[in-house]
Amino acid sequence: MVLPRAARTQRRTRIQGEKEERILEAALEVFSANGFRGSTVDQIAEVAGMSKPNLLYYFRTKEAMHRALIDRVLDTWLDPLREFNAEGNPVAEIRSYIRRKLEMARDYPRESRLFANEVLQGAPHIEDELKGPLKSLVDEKAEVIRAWAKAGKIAKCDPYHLIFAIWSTTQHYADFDVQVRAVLGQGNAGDGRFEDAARFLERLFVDGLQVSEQPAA
Amino acid sequence: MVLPRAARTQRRTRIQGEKEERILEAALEVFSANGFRGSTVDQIAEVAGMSKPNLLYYFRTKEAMHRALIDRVLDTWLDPLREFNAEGNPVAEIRSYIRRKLEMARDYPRESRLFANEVLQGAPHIEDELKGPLKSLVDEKAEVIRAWAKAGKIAKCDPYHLIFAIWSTTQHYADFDVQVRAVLGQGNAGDGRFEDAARFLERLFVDGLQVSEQPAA
DNA sequence: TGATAATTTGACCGGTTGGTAAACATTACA
DNA sequence: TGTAATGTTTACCAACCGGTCAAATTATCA
Repeated sequence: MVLPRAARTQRRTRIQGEKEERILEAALEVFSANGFRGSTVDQIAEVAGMSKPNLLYYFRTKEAMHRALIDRVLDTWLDPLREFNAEGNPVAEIRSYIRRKLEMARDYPRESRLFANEVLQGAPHIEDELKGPLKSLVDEKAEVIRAWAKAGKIAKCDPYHLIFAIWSTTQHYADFDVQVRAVLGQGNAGDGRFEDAARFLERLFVDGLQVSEQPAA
Repeated sequence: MVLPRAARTQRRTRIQGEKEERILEAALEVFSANGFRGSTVDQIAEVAGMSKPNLLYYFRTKEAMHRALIDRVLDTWLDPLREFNAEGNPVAEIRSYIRRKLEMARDYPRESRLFANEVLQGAPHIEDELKGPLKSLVDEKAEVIRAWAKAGKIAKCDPYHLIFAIWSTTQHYADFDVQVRAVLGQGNAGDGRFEDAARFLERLFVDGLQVSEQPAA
């Protein structure tokens, strides 16, 4: 009998695991490049190297694929923020958070674009995730930053806007990659660009632009 | 005889001006919310309050509408950067550039999202604009910033990454509005949020986060 | 091995999409 | 006012879309 995936209670087959993996990988490729409405099931099937009905045997709808993809990716996407450590040295923590986020933008640009596409179009599929787990985590870390500021360890500032600023500056390199490349010219390959950006952002967030008496250590 | 818009050589009718205006306004509404592929001509026609064939009488294809919209909007979008003045006080210039960009994000979020959608999906329709007028303008202003840094008026930094940082932090409030609202909670209305963001960003770009001996003036 | 369950496929369906054809209505202007 | 150009609408089409179905194929394991 044909039992679609969602209704199965038995333990999962070897083939199931492999195919679902391939499908989600293909879905990430396609969704991140075209957004949800701009992607077609046929495209995903082609990238996954299987027929459309076969794909729909594992995920009954396009939405189900998208949902599964979001669920799987959101956790890892928030990892850098989770590592944010209240006990550490504040400036060093912020610096390494920036670097981790920048590494994610470099190593997982598709994941970044997947979320960017979704949020940009009003987050119709992930509203709950934004208001739930995301907000909770940000609230928690914002409290840490607020405490640092209160203790005079960093400048007084709105912690939420600080987090937004780190998100936007780092993810910019993944989400707006085409624009960055167009402006910088083709010459700048990946790794030099990455180091330039990292150096600039760490400096910006720590010292700002004003000329300071104490030059960078 | 029916002469489609592109082939017309006569001067434009009163009706032409009015209708094309309404269409581009509607197209901005729809394209900015759904992206190019996610938008339908019927949607745009409905928002514009006219029938689809009537709309297609003024713009023969969906692409033509999109192209016309981009052309019209790009210029105004780059205005804040054009105002960037080499003669002014560097820190004050950067500060007011940030504020102007933030005002644009507040007052013209649809324009911001239109570009964000386009760039995010690889800028298939505006590659030339990015590599041409956009790059030229950025190159010019980057040179100004570089001169400021060389003269010791601001900290030494990569001017391109500085511009990217200003773009990303400010446009974030338009492009990722849903996320910002989800994280900050519904309470924060538009104007308070705007002032908070402006205050934070001006402070960040000027002084950074490190505690400084001289508190903000 | 054989039978049962899991997987894969080609053909297909109804709805939507961008766009067209041609008849009809309105405007501009001599 | 007449008429030619401009503007608008109804009906329509072919391509594409997400998804179904039943038949065919393959894997599993008693």
